[in-house]
Amino acid sequence: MPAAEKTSGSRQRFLDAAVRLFARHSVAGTSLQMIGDELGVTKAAVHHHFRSRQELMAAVVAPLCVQLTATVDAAATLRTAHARAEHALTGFVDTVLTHRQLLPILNGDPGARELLISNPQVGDLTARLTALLAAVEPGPGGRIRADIVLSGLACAAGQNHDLDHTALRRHLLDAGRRTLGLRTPRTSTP
Amino acid sequence: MPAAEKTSGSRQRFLDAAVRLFARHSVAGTSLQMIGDELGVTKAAVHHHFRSRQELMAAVVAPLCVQLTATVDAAATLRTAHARAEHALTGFVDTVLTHRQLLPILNGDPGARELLISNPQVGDLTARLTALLAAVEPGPGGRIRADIVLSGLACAAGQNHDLDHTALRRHLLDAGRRTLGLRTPRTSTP
Amino acid sequence: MPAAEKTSGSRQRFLDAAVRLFARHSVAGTSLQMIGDELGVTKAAVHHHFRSRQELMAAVVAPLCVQLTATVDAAATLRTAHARAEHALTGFVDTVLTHRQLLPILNGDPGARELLISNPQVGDLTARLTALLAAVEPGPGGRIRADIVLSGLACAAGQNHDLDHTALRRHLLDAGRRTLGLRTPRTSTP
Amino acid sequence: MPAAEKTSGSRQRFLDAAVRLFARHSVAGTSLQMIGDELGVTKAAVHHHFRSRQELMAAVVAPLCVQLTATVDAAATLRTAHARAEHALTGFVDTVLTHRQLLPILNGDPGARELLISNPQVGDLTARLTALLAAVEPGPGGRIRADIVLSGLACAAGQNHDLDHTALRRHLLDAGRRTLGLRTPRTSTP
DNA sequence: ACTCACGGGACGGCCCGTTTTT
DNA sequence: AAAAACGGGCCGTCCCGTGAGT
Repeated sequence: MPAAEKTSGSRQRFLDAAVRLFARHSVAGTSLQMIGDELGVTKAAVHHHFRSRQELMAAVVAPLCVQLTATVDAAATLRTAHARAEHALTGFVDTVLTHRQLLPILNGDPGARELLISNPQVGDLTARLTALLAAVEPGPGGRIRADIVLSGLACAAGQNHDLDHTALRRHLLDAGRRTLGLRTPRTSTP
Repeated sequence: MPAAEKTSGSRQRFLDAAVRLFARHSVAGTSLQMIGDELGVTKAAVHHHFRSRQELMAAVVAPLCVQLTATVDAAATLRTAHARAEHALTGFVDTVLTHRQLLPILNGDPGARELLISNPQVGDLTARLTALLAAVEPGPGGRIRADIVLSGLACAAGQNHDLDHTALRRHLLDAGRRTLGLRTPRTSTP
Repeated sequence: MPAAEKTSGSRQRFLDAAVRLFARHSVAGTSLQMIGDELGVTKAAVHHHFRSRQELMAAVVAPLCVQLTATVDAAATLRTAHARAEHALTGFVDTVLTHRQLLPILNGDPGARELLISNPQVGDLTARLTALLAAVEPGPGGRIRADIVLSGLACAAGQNHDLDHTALRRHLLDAGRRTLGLRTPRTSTP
Repeated sequence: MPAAEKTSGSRQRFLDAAVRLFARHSVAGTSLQMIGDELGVTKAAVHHHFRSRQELMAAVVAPLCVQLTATVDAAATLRTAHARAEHALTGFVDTVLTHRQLLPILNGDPGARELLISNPQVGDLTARLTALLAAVEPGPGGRIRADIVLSGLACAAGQNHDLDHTALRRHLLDAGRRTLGLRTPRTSTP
């Protein structure tokens, strides 16, 4: 109800609409006009909130970057390679689930990468994440498995909208651990 | 071979250039002009070989569809679910390696899907392929693992250009089998 | 002086910023947004002071027109053509120096003329001024010299920002008189 | 009648139309749409001949630059400052007359300068030209007279469309020499 | 087999002006 | 006095496709 919420809420409506349309038509296939139409305003209104397409893209991926950076940073502090990979995998799965529609799009879209060149964090982030997962098994095999897990989990989460959150989370974690060769950690109850 | 090959060779140069540019700028981000520039001709020359953008897209994905359809059809004739999945996985990996740059693009690009609606085979094909792999383990878990394997292998192949063919093939097959829970098949000679 | 001056002072800041930007980007190349940015306010603030672009333009040129009209009117009352030209030249040089940045812009900018069609004085004013100077020598030669002097003095004043006021004034008057063929008038004291 | 003439003629039609409209509405006030309308084609046709606005501007000023550069280079080889200024003045007047509509526009339009930043020749050229004329009389006075002559002649030529070429040329040269303090050179016949 | 010239249309960016709110 | 949000519209750029020409 304070002023900040209304302003911020307005911005957020544009971002949500953008993500919805990115998922349907890809990044390069979504125009500012379409985003405006989705909300019943003109593209001039979009331009008022985000002065350029790049600025909008940056705002779209910002929360995702924050969450993923936190995960990678936290994982990097752990002691064993196994623990680091386990933490990175769990954090990545949670990030994927939080931004279920966004990540599969950004994953394989070179057009999106071009719009994010001003944000070098992004490329760096995936590199660090891949390195954490690849360290489970040295050599090219580990690297390939890490690539498979990251891309595969992101895409699979985007394609299975029908499953509920907790089940999907368990299946993704399970598959990720198995592909990487991580032992399932013991739960509290034997 | 005399006249037909020359014509076909010219066509193929356009198709190769298109795939290269798709990998760099995504499908929606690649214009016919760019394809012409890549080959040092005008975009009118592109139109001379492919009457429309859709026709070019269809020509680009045609060989991939042929190979994949053959694989799925052959797999469907086998008797056990395990054998069908094994054959489908092997065939898919070989297809991925043959079209190393193309598949990761088509995999996650909704814009590309829109251009291929005239080819309903494509959507059908992935559905059949997914079903074959998912049958290894009934339930949502199997389905998710199949999605992960298909998307993950396609993307991982596109990102690892440095490895040689045979090593990459072995790693991809290995990871795919492990994720799906397929035992490594024995080679013919003990 | 109390309320009126404060309002007028605010208005003047906008007018000064406008002139600065006109000199840098021409009239047609200056937007209200740019004027707002120059002062650290939004373009809505500009609209608050000037209801439309034309109104701003009119306010910009108003003092210049007043000064120039007074000069031409005063010159027209003198008896000899020589005295009329001398007075007009002196007055023009002083006007140019007072609005050193503005006049070179308005001089050669057809886009500015379009925005001032609502002020028919302007076109009339230059015509009367030209006629006064051209009368020094009848025929097309006098007319051409008058054109050269008016345009040349305005532009030269805009390009020589480094010279101090009095020196610049003397040089401009000197060159103007020489071009027109006016003898240097005697100062009041022999 | 050869192929080159038709192609070149087409380009030239666009350039001529551009100059006409620049003279009427200034550079910044002329859109590619207006140029297209002037010739009965769409702005896409303009874009076909000049891929960007800058490219069009460069093509517009190219012949003017060539002629003026030749003049300045030739003048720089002469021995006395007086001869250099005389040659530069004559060459400038001829250039002005050849491009009677274009020069007054470029002279005072900062918007045009912005579009020509890729062509650093232009700024350099005017500097060299001014220096040649200013050398007639050392000190700030000579510099100011040079500025007046260059700007004044350019603008005056643009405003006197009714006079015939030879008469206008004589008047401009006469006024230029008088302003600069150059003696009229003797003609061949006493 | 390919080029040239062009139409129709879309998109990103921006501008001018209005309304509403503070 | 100024900001916020927005509509309507133009501009430069680009794209797809056509048709005449060579």
